Amino acid sequence: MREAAQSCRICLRISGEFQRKMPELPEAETMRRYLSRLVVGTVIRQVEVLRQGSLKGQRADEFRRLVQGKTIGSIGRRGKALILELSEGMGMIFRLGMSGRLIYHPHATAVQSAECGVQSHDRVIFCLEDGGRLVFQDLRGFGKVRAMPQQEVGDELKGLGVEPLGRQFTWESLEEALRRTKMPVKVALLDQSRVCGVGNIYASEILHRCGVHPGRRPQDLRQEEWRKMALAMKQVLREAIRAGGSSISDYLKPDGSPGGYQNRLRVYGREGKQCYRCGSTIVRIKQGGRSSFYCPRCQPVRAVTSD
DNA sequence: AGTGTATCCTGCAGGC
DNA sequence: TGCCTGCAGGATACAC
Repeated sequence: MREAAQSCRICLRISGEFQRKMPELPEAETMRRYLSRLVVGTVIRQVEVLRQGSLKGQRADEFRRLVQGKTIGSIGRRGKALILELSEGMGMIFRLGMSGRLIYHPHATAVQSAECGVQSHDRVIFCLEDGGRLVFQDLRGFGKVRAMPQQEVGDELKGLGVEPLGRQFTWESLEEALRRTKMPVKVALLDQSRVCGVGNIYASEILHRCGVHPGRRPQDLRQEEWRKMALAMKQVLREAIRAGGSSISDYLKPDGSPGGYQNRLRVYGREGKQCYRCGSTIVRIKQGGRSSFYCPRCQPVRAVTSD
């Protein structure tokens, strides 16, 4: 199996580099841009559901009936969710979970991947009119897809909070979304009904960039800190999109150098290592069952007062 | 209502 | 070498 996988560079790259990337907003946005160039305007000829559990509250035959024969229109994103607009007023929402992703195999590589056996995590396969395949892969099986009329898409996503890269996003909207809760700010950032798209990795990165300790209570944050946090959020997510984009184009052109934001993380996964900014040792704590990483000097427990 | 916790799943790392 | 255990995480169901 392993030898066979090595015979296919593209598949190896998929199974290695991308497998471990948690899909948060930047990864979903990268997939959106990548797929928009490849599958928009193509008809879904056939749908193969390989894992019933990857459909959200829908039987395979119903899902197929709603999707087959439809043309893929625009591809949108809300938080970490990808939204495929289909013809005849239909739509599909992909929730990527921890390991979900959408891969497009043009005709030639579809044959290659069948040979080298990386299909074990394929959950739903969309066979397209152009001979290619759009594959919903999901190693851990937490991802879900659901098909529905477009007018129901809004309802399905209405629980999501403010979009960090949206036009309405300001430091005031961030404060408004978070300030009422008594949860630590890091835990609140993961709550998709307050701010959507930020996951465990970028939450730590954002807080490090703005110098806010993950255990701080939102109600104690000062205006200056909300401003910095909103700015940090936009910067970190945009930089990650740029990095993710480079690694996707790398995937399309296997000769290119590897990219990806995982190489630029400043605190996440760096417990015991030195902070790049001040040299202090990065600390890991548990919050709400999740790991949080921070620098005790750059992110003090109390705000540094300037009065 | 708001908050905290267990659960799903799979691959991998570490211990023995 | 190989087995076992614990861990990682997003969303959700459920308990308090």
